[in-house]
Amino acid sequence: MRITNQEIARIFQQIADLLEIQGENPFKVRSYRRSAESLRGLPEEASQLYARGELAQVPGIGASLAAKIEELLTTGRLEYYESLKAQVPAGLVEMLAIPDVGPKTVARLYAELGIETLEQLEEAAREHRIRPLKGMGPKSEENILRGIALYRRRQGRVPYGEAWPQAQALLEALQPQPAVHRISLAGSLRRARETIGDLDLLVATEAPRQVIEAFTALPPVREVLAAGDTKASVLLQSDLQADLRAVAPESFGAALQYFTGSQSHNIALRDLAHDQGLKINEYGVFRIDTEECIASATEEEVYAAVGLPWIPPVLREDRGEIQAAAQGRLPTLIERPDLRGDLHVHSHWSDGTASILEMARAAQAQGLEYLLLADHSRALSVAHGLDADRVRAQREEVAAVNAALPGFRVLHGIEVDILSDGSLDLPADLLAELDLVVASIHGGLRQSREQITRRTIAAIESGVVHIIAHPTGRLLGQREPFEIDLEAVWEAAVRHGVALEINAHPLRLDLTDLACRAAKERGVRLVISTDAHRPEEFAYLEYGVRVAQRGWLEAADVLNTRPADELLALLKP
DNA sequence: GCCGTTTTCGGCCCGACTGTTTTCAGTCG
Repeated sequence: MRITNQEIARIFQQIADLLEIQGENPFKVRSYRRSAESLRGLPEEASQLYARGELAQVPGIGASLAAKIEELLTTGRLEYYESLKAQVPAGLVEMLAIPDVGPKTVARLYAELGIETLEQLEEAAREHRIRPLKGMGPKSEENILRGIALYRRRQGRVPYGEAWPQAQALLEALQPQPAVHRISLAGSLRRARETIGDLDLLVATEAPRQVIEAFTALPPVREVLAAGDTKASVLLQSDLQADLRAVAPESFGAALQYFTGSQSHNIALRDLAHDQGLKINEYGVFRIDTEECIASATEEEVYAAVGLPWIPPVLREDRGEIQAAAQGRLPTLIERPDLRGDLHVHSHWSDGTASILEMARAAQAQGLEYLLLADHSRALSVAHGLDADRVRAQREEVAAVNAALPGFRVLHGIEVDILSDGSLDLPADLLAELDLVVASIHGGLRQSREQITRRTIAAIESGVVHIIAHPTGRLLGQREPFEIDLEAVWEAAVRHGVALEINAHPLRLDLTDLACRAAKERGVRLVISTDAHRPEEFAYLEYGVRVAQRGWLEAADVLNTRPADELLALLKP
């Protein structure tokens, strides 16, 4: 029996939805939401906290929720949850995902029209059976139908790497507008969450109407969902929603803080402000008694007004950053220029598109000093993986490239497959001849947690492997991570000095931000690599750095911030 | 349901937009 924090969080989230539909006390609902967030951000499994009797010390979890977690951990189910589910049809919860359809509406549709499913809701809207309800009208029916269509077209969120370029394009299109003083990303995009629900932009302007008109007329805009005096929402051709807020230049900092979130960070911050007799909204920080505004122009001022240093957006998840800021313990986050090399690069020797020289030149152009060539091994025949002979032949080309590219260094390595039985795809003596060896799992993904964990640890213990690549194998929106006991992997990695990769490919981002943070606390060595198959993909390093930052990593926590010789001495003593 | 050197009870972040109203409830972030 194993229940993860994510699963508990999901159940609490569901309970919150169910209670909300039932019209329960909103603060009780919020407690469940807050505890779910708290659980998602936990660097440790709840089962371990439970074993130490420390569950109720987690912020937002008191006696009642601790008891519910205990019930889940020990019995695998939660009676309270089961009984709620028995009272509320499952379809009602799904209906909450439709924009503009909230718990009150869902409850009334059920009580007054007997609507229990998305299909029934759609039918009722088509047949104009919703407009007779008080507070409803033709527009409501229209919105519901449009919302359902959108929900079906695009379920869920898109990867950061897909959203970011689109947001950047909007930003660049609006920047030259004369009415735009300043413009910035906000929301989860500015915090660099791994997936993004919609694009948030913030503009400082004295002519908001003008900016909003320009925004809603941009070419990528397919449909205008709402447009007022201070904000507009549009649907892009890509089906992503983009929201723009326009604020006066003097309150840009307060608005940027406000709209960057996260929601739970802001709630915690306002709580702190409240204790000091202050109130924070998107216009500034105000004294509650006199209404005097004491900060608004910059984010630094806003944080300073409540006695804190500026907190980087990537940390604003209410995962201890406010306490850390108050105690002067915020990390000095790693930045992209700190990286000196890329430790996972492919060439056309396997499934890359470019020559070793082309990849090396591209890496150098990105300001890197070295790369580790890590083409696939023979088991990955679809990728034209290398056998022993081709590895040796490749060595000569690596030497030639190094001779041709002064000031840059290509390290010769390989991405060797960890086979289903835990052995490596190439002989140990051959691997030992290489500069560094990256190992990873590409097959046998459906094996049990025990098997996959054992395979990974076998590679770590092999004595010839230096880096484990994409340790969980997940592909965002396409493939769940495979079952693996990361705690056990970290323990073995620390013992053998093997590094784990933060794979910067926008669909992988593997390890995750949370895993980075937990791994760091356990003393695990980490590297950031692109897994580049094409020269352009060195730009992915930026995404990897974002993950690392969200995991509270500093430059010293990441091995490839070091010069090549130092790195080699550490990994291959 | 959580939380507390002012509280174990009474608070709990805050405002904009929409669609429906004719002063507001619901939703959203």
